[in-house]
Amino acid sequence: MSTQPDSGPDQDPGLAFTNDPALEADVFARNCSSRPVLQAVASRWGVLALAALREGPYRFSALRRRVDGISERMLSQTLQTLERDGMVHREVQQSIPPQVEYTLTDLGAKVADQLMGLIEILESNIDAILTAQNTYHRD
Amino acid sequence: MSTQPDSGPDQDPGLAFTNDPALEADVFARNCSSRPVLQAVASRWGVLALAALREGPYRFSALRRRVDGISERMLSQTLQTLERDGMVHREVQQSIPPQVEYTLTDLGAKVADQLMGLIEILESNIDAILTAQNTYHRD
DNA sequence: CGGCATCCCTATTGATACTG
DNA sequence: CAGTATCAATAGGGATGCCG
Repeated sequence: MSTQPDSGPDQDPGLAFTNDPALEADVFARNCSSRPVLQAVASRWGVLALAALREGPYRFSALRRRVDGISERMLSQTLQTLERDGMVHREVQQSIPPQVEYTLTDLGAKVADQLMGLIEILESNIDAILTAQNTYHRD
Repeated sequence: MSTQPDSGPDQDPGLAFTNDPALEADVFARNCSSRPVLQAVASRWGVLALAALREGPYRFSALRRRVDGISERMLSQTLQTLERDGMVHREVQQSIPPQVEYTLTDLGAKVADQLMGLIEILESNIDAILTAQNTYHRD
């Protein structure tokens, strides 16, 4: 922690075009700009938050209740990221008590639709999946 | 709002809340069986591995080259999970040198299609997303 | 070639407490 | 209500070395 014998935390080994806007739009390339977004959107809580918001606008606490198991911190953090990436719109109503409403943007809605499709596939095949899990052993 | 664990079209009374044979297929419930699967499939490397395998069978090293930036360890681990969950089929050919080929199962193909749809949405909107990111500041 | 085992570091996450 | 701050636990992930 206190000593750094090496050359320091290089995020830039060799050469990298980290500052370029939308280099190639290929997720398979390690520094494609869409990778971080993909991760945010497909993250543990990102998926669920987007899927939930597909049902309509939600306020913070209600969303937290809907996405069972998420902590305040994670919901807050997830929503910030999704807002930053243009998936979610955040609307504050100056009232007492304060209200904040979250809605999907157009882009967010498209993404959420895909994610919902994914979820539905998994849910409707959950039996097969569980069977596969139990059957799994390396021969 | 009702979080109703009961009522509704019944399926199998008696096999209710045991340790987790596909209880309710609702991802929003914190211990739904599909959540871990969703996470595996939507994980950082899971998405990319599945998307890559959509292009056809891959051998370990080739897949590693395709999914740029993944380490041996992570690829190995990811593939094991995907195989366990019935998304990927692993075929060993006893030869010298040994060859192992990975292919998508039917289920894996469906999942991969959804993920590919997601990726395409993100890639084609990457400019808007990057703009959103730069425009983002807290007021 | 296609892995698994080990070490070790860092990012993510979850409780808890506190604020506007 | 809608968060933020802080801290501790854990999971993710890279580097290396070894084996069938």
